[in-house]
Amino acid sequence: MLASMSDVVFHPPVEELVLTKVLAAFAEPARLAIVRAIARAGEPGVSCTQVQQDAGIEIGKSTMSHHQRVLRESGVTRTRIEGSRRMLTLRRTDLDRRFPGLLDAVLADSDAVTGARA
Amino acid sequence: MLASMSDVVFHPPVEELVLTKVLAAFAEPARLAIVRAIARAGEPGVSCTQVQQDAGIEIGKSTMSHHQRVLRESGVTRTRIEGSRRMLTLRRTDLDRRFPGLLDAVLADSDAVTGARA
DNA sequence: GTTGCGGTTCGATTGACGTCGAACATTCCG
DNA sequence: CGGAATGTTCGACGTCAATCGAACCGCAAC
Repeated sequence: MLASMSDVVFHPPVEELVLTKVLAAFAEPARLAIVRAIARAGEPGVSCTQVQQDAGIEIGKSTMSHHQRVLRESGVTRTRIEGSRRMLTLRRTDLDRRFPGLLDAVLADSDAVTGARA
Repeated sequence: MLASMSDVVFHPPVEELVLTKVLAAFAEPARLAIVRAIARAGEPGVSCTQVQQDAGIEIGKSTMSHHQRVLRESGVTRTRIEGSRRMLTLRRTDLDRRFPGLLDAVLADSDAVTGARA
């Protein structure tokens, strides 16, 4: 069964994305910063540690791993395993198909561009 | 000081709305149902008990009161006191000015139109 | 007034969530 | 091979949030 190597980790199908779950994933400040960092990185994707650098947050790696799982299981991010590291990308098209405009609205917040206030 | 009777209860000014707070307010299923009910009701506004009816949720009134406070303090709803009851409305223009497209994206979820799944 | 309706406040409980450190598994590299 | 790098898993801990019932307050209506 060629379960398409990328499904070594669980990704919920588009139809099963739940709005409240996605919103909850975005609602956590650390996670929102992570999402923005992944968004800035764009298409090839970024590794967890790289994201942590870019997001400018100081948390243990176990916490980081936890947030990644929440983001992935809520359908916000996709995790592609590449060697020893996980490449993270946003599920832009999926999110936009399921909840049109939501991701853009969240990413567009002007306060966060400079990494400003809480 | 004519503190404009409507400020007997606290409403955060537009500039102070925080994205994560608003998202957290939306992320709670019961609260999301409440928001939808208020949205459907439209402009004159609806009372708490009426909203509870429309939203089709079964919770104690203390819990309802709690949710209303979260929604109000996050800047999602406005509470106008009218006699013995609170008239609830969405702060549409404020939300749209601060987080363009967010409210629409949240309200547009097709799953909830019929009051469907969790 | 006194009764009833609409909501808030309080205190307590319960479960979920964010955080950490330590241990582990894989992969890369010298 | 052996060690460093990258993440995950596993408790454990503390905090926050949702929920409830009971008491309370204001207004309305009789």
